[in-house]
Amino acid sequence: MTLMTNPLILKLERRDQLSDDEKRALENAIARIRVVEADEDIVREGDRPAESSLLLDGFAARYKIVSNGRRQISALHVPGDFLDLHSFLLKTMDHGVLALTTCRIATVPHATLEKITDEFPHLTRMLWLNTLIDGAIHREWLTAMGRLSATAHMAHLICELYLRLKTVGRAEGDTIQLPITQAELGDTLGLSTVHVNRVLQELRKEGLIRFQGDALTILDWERLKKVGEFTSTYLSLQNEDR
Amino acid sequence: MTLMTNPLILKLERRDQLSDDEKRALENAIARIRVVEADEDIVREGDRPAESSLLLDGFAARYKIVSNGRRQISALHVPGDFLDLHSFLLKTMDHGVLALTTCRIATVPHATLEKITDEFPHLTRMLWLNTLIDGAIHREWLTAMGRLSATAHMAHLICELYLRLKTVGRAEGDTIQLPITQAELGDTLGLSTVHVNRVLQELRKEGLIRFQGDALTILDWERLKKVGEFTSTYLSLQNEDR
DNA sequence: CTCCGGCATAAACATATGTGAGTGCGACTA
DNA sequence: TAGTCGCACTCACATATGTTTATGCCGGAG
Repeated sequence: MTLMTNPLILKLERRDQLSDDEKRALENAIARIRVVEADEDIVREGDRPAESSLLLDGFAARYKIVSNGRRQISALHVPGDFLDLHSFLLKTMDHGVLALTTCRIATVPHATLEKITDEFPHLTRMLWLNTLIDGAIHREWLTAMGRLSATAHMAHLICELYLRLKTVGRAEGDTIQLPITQAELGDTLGLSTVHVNRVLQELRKEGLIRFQGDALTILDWERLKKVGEFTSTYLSLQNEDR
Repeated sequence: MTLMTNPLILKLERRDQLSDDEKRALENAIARIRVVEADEDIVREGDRPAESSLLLDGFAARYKIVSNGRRQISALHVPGDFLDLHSFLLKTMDHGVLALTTCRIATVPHATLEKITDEFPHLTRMLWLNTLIDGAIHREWLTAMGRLSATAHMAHLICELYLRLKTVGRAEGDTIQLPITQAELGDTLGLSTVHVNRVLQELRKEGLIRFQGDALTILDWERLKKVGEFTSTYLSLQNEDR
């Protein structure tokens, strides 16, 4: 992988400038690359990983199972996302991470991360920033879950995923590939599969999206944003000194 | 304020050891202390603060208003919590922070935080950890909100608040002071005020809690944990090298 | 003291979303 | 080519939670 194709670097450079040294340090932090098949766990709840996983390709989800077997997905991840950077300091995984599709994953040892925090203060802040964006997304999801209708919540999620994918060069025009089942969407939004279906029908009927197979096309961005009460501030897409 | 009474230091030392230098650096980071009255904003959505606020005394909430005027609280804060440490790197506040009671607040300039990241790698990691715990709490709330019943969700929240307050020495036996209205609880859990009342009645009837005035007493911790499907892993209460 | 306002509580009713069961289609497999 | 499996989709029905409105209590303000 070259500097230009590392989606994490793309993601970070969208938020602030990185020096060549910093980019090299990031590249060199990758110990190995592995592939995880769809529906397999990448990290399990209770694990104490000695390394963090950076998603290079594919879709992944953080999830938690509750007593009656129901599942909640607390994060969806796209290329360029760290799946468990927090395990560097949190130590014990309080949730699992699952591959939604075949995933290509770069492995960064915690020892290397520690060295980065000793030697590269600005790069450290950028990694910290990365986890802060995760947190901002969590807050946004909480708001959407608690106070928006199911339809608005779905619209919101679609807006977010579109922008996040676009940021790492994975959107083609108004279309993104979204290889995720309606059951998985339900676990993400806290809805039943049946209701996810109803809500998608509605967004289609309203002429807001097309969603066939894995291809999701946004037909009316402005109206979709309005329905989902979406504003992108929380994604920190601004490039500035950090 | 002496080293011993700073609740942030209490909170961090619960998770890892701090050197005297680090504690001094934290103490010296406080530029001034201010008081915010109940129901006033501490930080507003859209602000670009040049400093972060550390809560020394009182209760505060992060919140967001959605279009129909409904409000979602995405975090509740107790003494020792940073209210907007993330604004150090996120720059623009994507939500507001509100004083639920009179709050005593220490102010830490971002310039000082930057100096800490340059000079104190381990302390930087501890501050990072602090924001990671916030994130872990957000994920837990997402799970509770999406997949637990209203009653279980409430029980979960009570368990969490009890432990967090206990960690900073603000529990007396099985009792905590919880000066928060049922409407505010509703905004936290994504419920209506009426339903919050129903759910509290139920927890009382079951003999799990007593809640009169601001005093909340846990009558049956084990059963409350079970009802709320609560496990404390996500709070990272373990003391270890980070 | 008395008035007022915020808050907890309650009951009747409304509805968004969940549940359970089933159909049909397309992709893989034997 | 038939069988199977996962998934999108539907319908009828169930229910958790929301909405509206009202009551009573307590504590602060005058």
